[in-house]
Amino acid sequence: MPEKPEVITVARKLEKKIINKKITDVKILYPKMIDYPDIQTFKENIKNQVIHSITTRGKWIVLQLDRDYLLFHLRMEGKFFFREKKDEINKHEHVIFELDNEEELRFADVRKFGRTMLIPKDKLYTMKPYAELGLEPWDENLNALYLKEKYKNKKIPIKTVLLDQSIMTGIGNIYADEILFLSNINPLTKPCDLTDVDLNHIIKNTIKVLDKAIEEGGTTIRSYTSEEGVTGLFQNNLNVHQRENEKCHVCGNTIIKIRVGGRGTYYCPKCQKEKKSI
DNA sequence: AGTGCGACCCGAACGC
DNA sequence: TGCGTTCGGGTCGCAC
Repeated sequence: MPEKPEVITVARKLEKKIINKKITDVKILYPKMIDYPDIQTFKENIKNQVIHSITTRGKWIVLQLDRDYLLFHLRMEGKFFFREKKDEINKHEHVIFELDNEEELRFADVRKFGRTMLIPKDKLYTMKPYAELGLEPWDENLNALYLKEKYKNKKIPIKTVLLDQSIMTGIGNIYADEILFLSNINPLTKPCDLTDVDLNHIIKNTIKVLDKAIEEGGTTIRSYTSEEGVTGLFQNNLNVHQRENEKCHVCGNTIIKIRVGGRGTYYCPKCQKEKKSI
């Protein structure tokens, strides 16, 4: 499930193959994957632009082209494949970028949830998604004061708020559970009830979990181990996620699973006690 | 504005 | 074995 570590891992892999390549044409087999602009404009504008750099912002992969930025969101199962132009197109390959060599970059997604957009450079920061993204976890402006301000009126569970990309970007369902475990915070805690110590723990552990996951090349759960799909190793470091009824690595208690904001949520009821209401 | 939830997808896992 | 049902994942849009 691509969260920030998986997105970074994919971007690093792509970088080696696409820098300075020209996109000569694009085939769009599933038009809904194009979020912006309309299909025709997307096709016309992308033609003959060279890829200069690749980076990430939140869970987005951002390619800098001559005139535009090309953005990709992998959602749950978006993947990239490099194929020879003559190779048969797989049924899950939905947007195909022809390059100025024998290869094509194919954007594939079994679930068809992945998205791509082509945004003029001068519009990047004023339109979605950039305009609404919160701070990267490593941003020096991300501190307890920032979170305190964002959380002060929040009464929904902290687990849900960690997934809110407009506050802090890059965290998904897996790492949210892990961050809360390391911080000894119950996933149902109201953000407005968190202490400064809690907030600092959240920041510290977010960086800790994401850095470790990046180092491990992401997490592979429910993997469809397609050859170029990212198969990371962080699953071996998971403390709570997907460990229902297993023993807590710290206290030996049984990990339980509940639903929070419609999401499967795993935690240790002993290590992550609910705050007593005052 | 904040919140809650269905919709978008479809393969895998589950239940019978 | 085969079939039908449920689940999950990130984000958006709509209703309250």
